[in-house]
Amino acid sequence: MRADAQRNINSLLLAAASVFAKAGVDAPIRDIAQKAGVGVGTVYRHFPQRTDLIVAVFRREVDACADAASELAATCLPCDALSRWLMRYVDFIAAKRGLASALHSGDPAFDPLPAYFQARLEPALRALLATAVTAGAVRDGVDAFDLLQAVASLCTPARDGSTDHARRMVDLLVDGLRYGAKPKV
Amino acid sequence: MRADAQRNINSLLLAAASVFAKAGVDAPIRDIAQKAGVGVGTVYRHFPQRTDLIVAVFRREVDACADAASELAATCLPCDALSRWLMRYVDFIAAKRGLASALHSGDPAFDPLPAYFQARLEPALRALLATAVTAGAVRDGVDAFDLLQAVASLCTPARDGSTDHARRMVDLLVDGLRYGAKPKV
DNA sequence: ATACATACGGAACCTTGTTCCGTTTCGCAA
DNA sequence: TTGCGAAACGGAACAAGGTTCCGTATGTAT
Repeated sequence: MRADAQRNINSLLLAAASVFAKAGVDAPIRDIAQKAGVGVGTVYRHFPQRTDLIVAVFRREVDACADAASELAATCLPCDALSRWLMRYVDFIAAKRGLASALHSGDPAFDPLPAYFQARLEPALRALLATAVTAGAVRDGVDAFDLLQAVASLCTPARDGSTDHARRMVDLLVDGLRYGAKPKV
Repeated sequence: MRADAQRNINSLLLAAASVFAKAGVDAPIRDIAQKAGVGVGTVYRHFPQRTDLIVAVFRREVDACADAASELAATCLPCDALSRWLMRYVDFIAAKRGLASALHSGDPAFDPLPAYFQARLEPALRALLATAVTAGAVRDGVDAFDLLQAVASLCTPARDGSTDHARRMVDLLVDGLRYGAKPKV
């Protein structure tokens, strides 16, 4: 692949993420192309359909969120890493409200996304949980996927952009995890 | 209101219902106008926004479903009326799958619909239930709204148009209602 | 240095919602 | 019955956004 193509794909994903965040996933392609400093033809060369671009942005952000897990695991105490990552996940969910409605729009282009979502995020969280459990910081027996669903549910009440409520609830959840922990002797 | 206007509104609602059923609620206005034998200008005279037409169609169909309750009550035995109406309701829900996604599209034009839905259908079902209860055909203590929700949930698995599964489940539900009945002595 | 495949840009096209306005029709009153 | 004004009609024209096309520019391999 030519270097300029690679560069443009990257600019497009960056620009699209920013425009989607500001104007929702219904934002005009032309706006995104302009923000990326690129012609619409280039957009369609790399993303034949509008939905392809949306899906690509989504996947990239899921990746970023999943990757944050290993970074946090490498730099924080187990329980800190877990709680920080969940906050990161809260931000991710909150930012993707517009995308959630796209998911339920019935367009089959979005069908594979939930599976990708789970495939990337569940192992990430599972690893954080496992580390925290072996460190004796949180209890055992909590399913990673359940936790992801629960946090996502906690985020839904916040119609506006505020994640304060969700963050408080997630804090509570993490305290709950700590509750039954078996501290290392 | 002029007679021709009344006629056209009616044709439009009929045409829209038919087109929506065949092509979904995203069908072009022009198609509907043509099917109604009317110009687009006329559509916009009566329904200033596309969503207004969708909402009107929806309300009319909710009305039809609700009205069916009193008709059935007048012509059937209490328990028959109840079970037939629930089947009618299954058909209604199944036909409105496209509309369901419109409801969750975030467009505020659809916000008042769920309330209308409940306002028309819950009393209708409540009356059927009450009659069946006093006739000793079904048990007491079942909430009409709960039942509406339950039946709607039972319809969701059927992605395709088939309502067979939902109908079987609703039959089961009605049998459940009969189970604890106190037959008149 | 050259050639050519690849990628780029953006004008043009198509579809679809919406507006506008000249024309037609209805319903009432003389 | 006829005439008139308001109401309604039809559809061309506009706006906006997705998608296509193709002449031009650019990277890369020889």
